[in-house]
Order: sequence, then structure tokens, then C-alpha cells
Amino acid sequence: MTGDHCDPRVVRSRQRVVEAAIELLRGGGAPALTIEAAAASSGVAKTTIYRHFANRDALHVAALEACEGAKSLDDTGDIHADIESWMQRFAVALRTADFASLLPTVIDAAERSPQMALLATAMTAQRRSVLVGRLREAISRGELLPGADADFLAGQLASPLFYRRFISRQPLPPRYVSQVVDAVLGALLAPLPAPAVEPALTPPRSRRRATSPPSASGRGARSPQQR
Amino acid sequence: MTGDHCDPRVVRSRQRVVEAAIELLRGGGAPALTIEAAAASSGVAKTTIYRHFANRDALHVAALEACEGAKSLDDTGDIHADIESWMQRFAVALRTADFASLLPTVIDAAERSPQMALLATAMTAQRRSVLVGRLREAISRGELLPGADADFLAGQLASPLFYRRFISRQPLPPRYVSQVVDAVLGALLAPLPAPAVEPALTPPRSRRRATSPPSASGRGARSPQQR
DNA sequence: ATGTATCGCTACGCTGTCGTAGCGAAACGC
DNA sequence: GCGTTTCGCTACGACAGCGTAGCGATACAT
Repeated sequence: MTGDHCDPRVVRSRQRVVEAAIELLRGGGAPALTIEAAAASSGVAKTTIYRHFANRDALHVAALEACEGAKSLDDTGDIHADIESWMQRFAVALRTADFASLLPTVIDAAERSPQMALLATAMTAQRRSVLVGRLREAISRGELLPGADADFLAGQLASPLFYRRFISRQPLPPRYVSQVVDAVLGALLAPLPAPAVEPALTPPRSRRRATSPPSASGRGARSPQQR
Repeated sequence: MTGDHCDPRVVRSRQRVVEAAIELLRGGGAPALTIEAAAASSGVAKTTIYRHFANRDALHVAALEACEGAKSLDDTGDIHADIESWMQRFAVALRTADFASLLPTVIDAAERSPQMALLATAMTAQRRSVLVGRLREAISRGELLPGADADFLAGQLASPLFYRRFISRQPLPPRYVSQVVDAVLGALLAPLPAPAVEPALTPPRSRRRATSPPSASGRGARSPQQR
């Protein structure tokens, strides 16, 4: 679709403008993204911006598309460790990355613009797909119990992080992330040689990576350290 | 703080303006809420609006405060049924209610305004607290396993609904809500006379309200219906 | 080296919104 | 009823942002 322009002036102008647009969105949300502000803070003339972007929305979309990074997900064979590693990196991204600052703006716009809705889902579906893929792999391999719903599990894993970041606005410490992973995957890890002493309290998890020191009976809910 | 004005003209004007403001926010988000638009669609003169609200932000805050409803939560003694009932009603609210339409706008604004951040957490913390309260009650009563973390569980329950509504933008059918409740509470329901046939696959849930017809092995993850 | 494409700059008209002032009319409390 | 408050209306100046036009200067491709 968008052919590569070879003229370095073009790519230079576009890049500068898009970078400035991202910074503006970070600082003041959608209303802060004006062509004139982008021109001022990027050093590119307003007329030049209009030569590359039809209007403000076009620039907005270009800025959002510019800060997507498809994080990969390791496959070491240990589903619990792989998922936790991904979740921890994702939590870091939610605290620092560009796209985390811009997500609320996109979500808000998506509420009223079908075009933005598509873009919003695309921004997250990409990340989500690698997670779902690894979970499917684990299920087919027998790492997780057969019959587990990879799509559902991905939601159960990812949603608490979004919730904490954007809704309840609480911190996202590694400890909390681990707690989520344990709670969601704990009971689904395929039964290894683990003669359950007491069916409901001792799940077969923690085959490696003792996430928490020997404290309580590592169940999905591990209360004694609240918040 | 805000004393009651007895003059009916005052309360009438305020109410009309706030209602119009909510409708404007629903329709076009924060940028759509202009004093002039509010005046036009409410029938209240612009000058009158300025007599009641110092500026646009004041009207915005007033509009948000106007659509908070503290839904209650039943206590029938059956924690699973109570939570599911609340969750189903909450899912309906997420699809239809005012505050669901306005949340993205608030969340976006909260990203950059401490004042809006306070308001954003207040809008959700209220709902959250009733959920946490009921969970605490259940734990202390022994309906749920002791050691369960009510705060954590509330997040695990509520966050998937937010996620589906605002992030992945998928539908929120009752079936999905039930699935979430089962997955989160399933393994934590206090052990009743339930001689587990196979520790990892037959949880002690579904003591009432057979959420799903006799299909799969009603676990937290119930795959056969994808999406 | 030369033609072409891109750039920066200034200037312009237009629109929408803000927030205020002043007036007469209507509704209110007592 | 009567004084007071609130209301609706019109008009106003100010400002910010949009999107366009035209010009000379500069960097590019060949």
C-alpha cells in the first residue's frame, strides 16, 4: 500500500512529525495533537505536514501505528515460566512504554469512531495473539490440561494488568504479576507425579521458579501479603 | 459542601445542563462537551450556564459525578450465586449505562490530570468495594477457603469484564460472565462433602445454578465454545 | 550539471469556542 | 403583592486551530 519513498527528505519529515505527534499525545492526549503544535515542536513547517497527512486524524493514526512493537514470547518448554516472563515484561511496558500512554486516548476515541476501534483492537490483538499461541501450544503439548481454553486464559492473564494500570490505578509490582499467573495457571498445570495430599489446597504448580518464598500453601489466592 | 439551593429554577437549570452534558460526552467524548453545545441542546442560555459552572471542566466534573450509581450486592448466603448475580448485572451496565460510555474519557483524562485521576478511581472504587466486602464476608464465614485474598479476587473477577468491553471490544454474553466467575471462584469454594474423583478436573463448584448444560467438565476453562 | 521534487515561510480567510456585559422579562420566597 | 433572584437574549472581543495559496530556496536523482 504505502510505497517506499526514496527521497530522504520525505522520510525525514514524516519521522520528525510523527515523533512530535507521539510526544504531544503523551503530554496532552488527543486534543493536544494539533497540526500547528506538531509543526512547532517538530521543526517541520505546517504546510509540509499537510503535504504528508491529509488532516489531523491521519496524523493521529500514523502516530499510533508508529509505536507498536510485537513483543515475542519465549518457548523454553516451561509454560509457567514462559508466561510469567512475558507477563513481567508486559507489566513493565504498561508502566513505561509509549503505547501504554496512548492507549487510553485510543480507547476513548474507539468508543465513538469505528476506524479508531479497529486500530485499538489491532494494537492489543497483536500482543494477545502471541500469548494465545503459546497457550495453545502448551495445551496441545500436554503442558496444560486438555480442554483448557487458550483464548479465555489469555484474557484472564492480561486483563488484571490492564485493570490495575488504567482502572484501579494501583502499582504493578512483580509480586502481583506472579500472583496473577499462579492464580490463573495454577490449577491447570498438567498433573505431574504429584499425589495430591489434599485436593483443593495443594495444586501441582511451582515445579520451578519458586515465585514466593515458602510461605502459605501456594494456591491461586495467596492472601497473607495483601496489596 | 454544596448547599441546597431552594430556588427550583436553579436546580432545574443545573439538571438540564448536566443531562445535556452527559449526552454530549456520550456522543463525542470530552471535545464534544462545549458550553455552547450544552446550551443549545439543553435549552438553557449560555450565560446561565456560566452562572452555575465556572468553566467547561467544572461542568465536565459535575456531569461525571451525576452518573454514579452504587449498585448493591445481595447476600443470600450463597457466595457463588451472589457474585454471579452481581457480575451479570455489572456486565449489563458495561453495555448500556452512562458511566460505561464515559469511563474511557475519564480514564484518558486521568492519564494527565491528577484531579481526573482521583475522580476516575472514585467512580470504580465504589462498585469495587461492595464486591470486596461480600468476598470478605464469605471468607470469614467459611464460604470461601480461608487465606483467600478478597481484594485480589475482586480484581480477578472484575477485570475481565473491563477488558472485554474496552480493550478487546468483544461481546459480554452471560455465558462468558459465568465462565469468569467459575474460573475464579471454582477452586476456592470451601470443600463441601465432595469426594473428588480426580483432583484437577472436578472442582467442587456448581453446587447450585448449573450455569452450563451438561457439556464439558465444568472447569475454569471450558474450551469447546471458542471465541 | 540540470531538471524536478520537496522544503520553509508568510499570509490569508474561515470557523468554532471562550467568557463577559448589559438589558428586560419572568419566576420565586416571604 | 413586592422586592429579589434568576432567567433568556443579543452582542461583543479575543483567541486558537484549520486548511490553502503562492513564493523563493534548497536538496535530491540522474
